[in-house]
Amino acid sequence: MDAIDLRLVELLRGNARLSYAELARQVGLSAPAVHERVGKLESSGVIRAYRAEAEPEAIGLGVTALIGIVEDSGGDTDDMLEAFRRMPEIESCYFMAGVESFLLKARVGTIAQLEELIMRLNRTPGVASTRTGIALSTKWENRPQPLELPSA
Amino acid sequence: MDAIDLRLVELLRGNARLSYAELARQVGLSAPAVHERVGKLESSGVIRAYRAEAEPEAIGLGVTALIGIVEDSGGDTDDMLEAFRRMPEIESCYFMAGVESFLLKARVGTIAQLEELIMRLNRTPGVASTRTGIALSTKWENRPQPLELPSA
DNA sequence: ACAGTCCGTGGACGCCATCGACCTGAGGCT
DNA sequence: AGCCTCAGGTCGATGGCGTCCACGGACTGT
Repeated sequence: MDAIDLRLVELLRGNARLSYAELARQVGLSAPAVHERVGKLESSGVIRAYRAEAEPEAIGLGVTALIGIVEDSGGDTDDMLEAFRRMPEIESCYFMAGVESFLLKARVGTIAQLEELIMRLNRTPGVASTRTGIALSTKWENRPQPLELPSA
Repeated sequence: MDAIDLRLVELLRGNARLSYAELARQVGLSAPAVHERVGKLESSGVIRAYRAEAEPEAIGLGVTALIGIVEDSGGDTDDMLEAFRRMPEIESCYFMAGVESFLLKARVGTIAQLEELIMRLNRTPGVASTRTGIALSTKWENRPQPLELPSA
């Protein structure tokens, strides 16, 4: 993981569809060299996935909610995680410090679907209570930030 | 935006580096037809970007925080947004219903950098108070969910 | 000095992206 | 009905790209 690797990650975070030839031009190496570096970044887990980002409203996911979960004193955290994982609406799941053990970001099509999701969450073993905040609008999301070497 | 477009978006949300040839095989069209459809999805804004997703720890962004912002009664929301936009650590910004007008997701390298960011936020005009939650771990993030036509 | 290893380059070859020409079906107009 | 037009597809050609391979230079440890 040197400066060139970091630059490659930065470029691909900005545009995952850049060709190896273009990446090679940007970092001053040959295409095969870049190909090998990116392959290693993928198999070592530094690069986890390449995803297209879609306008949520356009694909029927116009309702965004952030849901804090308070855990039962006797709850099994792993079981809860497994239950959350089986709910496809939950796009992100953070394990938090504080009273609320989890913070979930969910996207659904309608408020009715959100209501149904919250009821399912409240019924999930280990969940003591939920607190839901609705996002009126998403100003931006997953904006990539400039990267620098930890040493710098 | 028909069923084939939706399928293309779904495929690209799963893997943004799929070739047009591969997409064409998956949806049963020719590569040029897929090329044109994807181009239209991009220029109409349905597909906003293609991003590589990297392991945050590996790129020096090991600290994740979710920050709620309470707005001053006299605050200018647009000015605040502009100020947040200039802080690269803020990866996502939601305008929320509730007491806290904004919810921000920030990623930094160290707790010291987080402290510095929170101080900058508290100094920002329009910000009455902040409430920061630290993510101890990110279980998953931006998991794409299966899509279906709104009518269905 | 030597061999081994790592990491790069250059060349070759087949697949892919992309352009242009043509085809087909649906809808509206005369 | 017959025709025009347009949207959206297929097909074929071509140039660039991805990817494999053999080779070479710099560092390291012995």
